[in-house]
Amino acid sequence: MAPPKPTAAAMADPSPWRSPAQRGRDRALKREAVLKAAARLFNEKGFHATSLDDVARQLNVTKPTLYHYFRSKDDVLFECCRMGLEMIEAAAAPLPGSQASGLERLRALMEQYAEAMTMDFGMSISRTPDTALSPENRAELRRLKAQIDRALRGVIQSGIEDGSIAPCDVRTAAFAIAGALNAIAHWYKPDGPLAPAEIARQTADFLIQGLAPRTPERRLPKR
Amino acid sequence: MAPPKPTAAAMADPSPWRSPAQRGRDRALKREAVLKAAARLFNEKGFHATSLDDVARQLNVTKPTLYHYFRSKDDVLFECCRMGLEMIEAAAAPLPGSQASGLERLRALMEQYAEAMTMDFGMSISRTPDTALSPENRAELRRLKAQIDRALRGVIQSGIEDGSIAPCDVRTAAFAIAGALNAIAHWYKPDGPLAPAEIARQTADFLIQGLAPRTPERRLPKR
DNA sequence: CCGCAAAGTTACTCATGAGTAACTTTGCGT
DNA sequence: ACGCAAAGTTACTCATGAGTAACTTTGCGG
Repeated sequence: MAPPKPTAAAMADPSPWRSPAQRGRDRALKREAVLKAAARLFNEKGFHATSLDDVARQLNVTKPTLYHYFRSKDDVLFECCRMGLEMIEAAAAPLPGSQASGLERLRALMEQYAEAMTMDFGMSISRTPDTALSPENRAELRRLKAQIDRALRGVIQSGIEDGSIAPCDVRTAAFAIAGALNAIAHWYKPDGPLAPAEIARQTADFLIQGLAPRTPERRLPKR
Repeated sequence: MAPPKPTAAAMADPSPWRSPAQRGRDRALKREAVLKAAARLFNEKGFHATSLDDVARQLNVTKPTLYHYFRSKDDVLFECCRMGLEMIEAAAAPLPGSQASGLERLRALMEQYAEAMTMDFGMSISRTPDTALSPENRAELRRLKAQIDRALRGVIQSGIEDGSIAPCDVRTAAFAIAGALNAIAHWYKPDGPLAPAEIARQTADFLIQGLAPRTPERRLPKR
């Protein structure tokens, strides 16, 4: 530990010169900062009510600067949504070596999905009408959403097959679940009473449990 | 039947002169035609991507004509949403003399809500971002939505009290239900395989039944 | 018949905001 | 030192579409 020999360019003093690698990283960081600021504003005021001047002002730069990082306003929104969808996509990926039941996997998926909807990029998925995007970007986003839908249906299906989920119309179930989860983006407030994790758990509970009471004794499987 | 005496102004021949009453009715009809055309276009292409010229063209008139019926584009959207919300509001009103259980009332409410979401005005509620509206209209719409939310929670609560609904977090349940139902407006296609009534039934079924299997025997209460 | 009021038209104004042109600054590689 | 390329700036263009002004048409009421 604490080697007197500063190995290569690894140790970052407050050195005023950035390495080429760091330089590229700076750019990526700025790009992401733009996305984050944009997502926040889009979610708060709506995509159409937010100008790129607004976004730029937030970052203490001017509008044309943003065009160093993105081709169009459209693209900015698209990337925001893509980030959000990738989070969910990741949650939907079946972790390989697990022997969890379909229901257990679905619960995990739903909770991660729900938490994503409380974050800037996740929100932008459900709060911005896809009609705001160019046809190409819209199509690409559709593809990503369809992929998530397929994964969701797959998990439900496997749960039905292993008996951990009650037989039901998979298509309808997937739509209802996604709808309930997407809605979180519309009512969640960071300063509300419930933390994201709690919202996620409660919503997943509700979707699993349903409205109808269980048979008189044993209503909530307490374990 | 077929009285030789044409009682008062009741019998409408193809008379070329409209009564003052009919005249007013014409106006109301035209107003509604505007709303309907607008809602359809807003839902299809999005509010911001639809100009009032588009709406006018659809009706074989010119844009300024629309201003005989509405104060602003904003107002048109607002009225569309209000119509939709009123349909749901009506579904949420507790019909007086019924002794239905909370769950039964909730099922009826959900099914009517769901069907509303397959219609033009209903769709516009969930497909147009409220950020498109003026602050006043936005506030008014919020009020109406809050009213529906209260009614929904009330029905859930009473179901819990009469034992027809499993105890659960009412707030979360209401959000999840509304979310699942609102989502219908995003995926329903009139030429799809499922009729609105079927969608409504299946979605309500799912929300009532939940994902978890019932106790081994008796999973679907077959009656 | 006259005239008014409602319903429509054509032909604009006018604000907004996305996107661009052209210039400046900064920092690094040679 | 030189120069280039990336990052930013100021100062525009330019399309779009909401809303309006001012005129025409139509149909009914006195």
